[in-house]
Formats: sequence, C-alpha cells, structure tokens
Amino acid sequence: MPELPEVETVVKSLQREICGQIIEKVLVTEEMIIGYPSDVEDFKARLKNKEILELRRRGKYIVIRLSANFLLIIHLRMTGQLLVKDRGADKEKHTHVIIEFKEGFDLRFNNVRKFGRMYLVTEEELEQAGGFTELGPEPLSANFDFAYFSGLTQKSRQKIKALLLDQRKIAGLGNIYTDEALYRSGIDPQRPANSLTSKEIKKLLKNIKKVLQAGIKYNGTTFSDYVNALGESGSFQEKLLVYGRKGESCNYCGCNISKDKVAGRSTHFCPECQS
DNA sequence: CGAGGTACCTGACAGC
DNA sequence: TGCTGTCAGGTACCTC
Repeated sequence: MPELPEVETVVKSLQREICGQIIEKVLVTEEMIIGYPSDVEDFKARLKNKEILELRRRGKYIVIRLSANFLLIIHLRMTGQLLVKDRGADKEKHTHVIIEFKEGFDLRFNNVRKFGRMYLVTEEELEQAGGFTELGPEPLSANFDFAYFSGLTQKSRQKIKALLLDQRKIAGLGNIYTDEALYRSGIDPQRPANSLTSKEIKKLLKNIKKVLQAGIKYNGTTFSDYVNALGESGSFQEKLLVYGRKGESCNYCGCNISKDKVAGRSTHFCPECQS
C-alpha cells in the first residue's frame, strides 16, 4: 500500500497525536508482526513505560524514538495501517498490535495481509546491525541530485523501473509513483538505465521529486486500505495520469494506456509517449 | 550483476 | 450461490 508520500502522511498525522504519550501496556495478537526482538514478551516489556519522543520517516519506514534510547521501527508493507483509537473502540478483525497509552487511548496496528513488521531496537542495536545503511538516499533530499542519479543510472544495465524500485538505490519509491514519474518523463519503463540520456536523467530526477511532493501535498494515494492515523483517505488518486488507468486515454496523445508486467510488477504506461 | 520466480497473507472481483 | 483464478500500494530469498 504505502509509498513515501503515504508513510510521510501517516507520520505527520501521528506526530500530532502521540508525541509525549507514555506507553502503559502492549497487546500482541499476531506474533508474526513482531520482527524484533524474537521474544514477543521482550517486545512488550521493553515498551512498557516508555515515552514517545519523536517520529520520523526513513524511506518507507516509520521511526518512533522512545525514551531510554529505544526505537520502534515500523514498516506497513502492503496493507498496514497505524490508527489512533479510543480505548473503548471496537477491535477490528485485522488489528494485530495495540499500544495503550496512559492517557486512555491507543495506537493500533491493523494489517490485513500481515506483511507489515514492527521492530523494537536500541540505538546501539540498530547501529550494530548496520542501521539504515542498506537504504539509498531520500529522493526529496539534496543528496538525491543529478550527480548521484546519473552515476546510478549510468553504471546499471537494469531496467529503469527496476532501478527506481530498488530501495538500496533510492529509498521510498514504489509502484505508483515510479509509473507516474516515468510517464511524466516520457521514458519507457523497460529501458536499460544506462541508455538514458543526460537530458532524460534530468527530467526523470525532476519528475520523481515533483510527483512525490504532489503525493504528499494530497495526503497520499488511497485505493483501498491506505489511510492516515486518523483514518482519513488521501486524494492523490485523482491526480494520477497512468496508474490504474489502463484502457483510458493518455492526456497528451489520446492513445490507450497500457498495462504490462515489468520488473515483476504491473506497470502502466503510454505506448506512444513512452516509446 | 541482472532477471525471473516463489513466498509471505487475505480479500476483492471477474468469469463461469 | 459458490467455485476458481487473478490481482493488489512490498520485500526477502532462491536459482539460473
């Protein structure tokens, strides 16, 4: 479900609700959600009485900084939701973890497909494990610039779509925003990365940033599951030019938008503008 | 290194 | 109504 703009929106909405809260109790009804520590009782015990200090995003990860140097790191994968709920609210069918705050409300982790994960580590543990070094730069940061991106593309024969989806190279792009950025740049998703001209690289770089910023501005893209921490949908789906528009006409040339498998993912593109 | 496949899970939807 | 197959915003892991 969520890519960078959706995760960013969740973090922002959550920040306002849970900063400064103290954790009283944690309920875990689906143990596979807890990626670390391996003992769920440790997970629960470590969280007890910790204060929520700060929230941030790294790629598609949500990073919650807690007191005593702990970090609660969450990946929503396809269908994860983090929701602020009243203590008495009905537990939904796919609520797998509930973090109860002393003030009387909860943070609940819903996840239909159970792919999402929560990791509770100390700063030291994270560092020992190599931290987030496996993740590429943030696409909206100044580090993600022409020099970096052209170096990346020029030394790879990968299909450009596969490269954009590779979190070790760029952290945060997913299937929707990749298709949108490639379409807006007029680049065939199948092109080998090292076949892009310098002009195309510039254009793609600019459009990656633009499409992500627009996604954030419209609070993300909601097709089915994605909502922010208050249960509110995003609206960027209304601005999509190719994703989910198979058979509809291209805004520029009028021909039908196609959908094919590229790099193992369903890929939407205009066969005319992106040839 | 790159490509392609499988697996993890559940639900929605199309077609019969 | 119900069965079957396909697909889904992500990623890890395997083989060729």
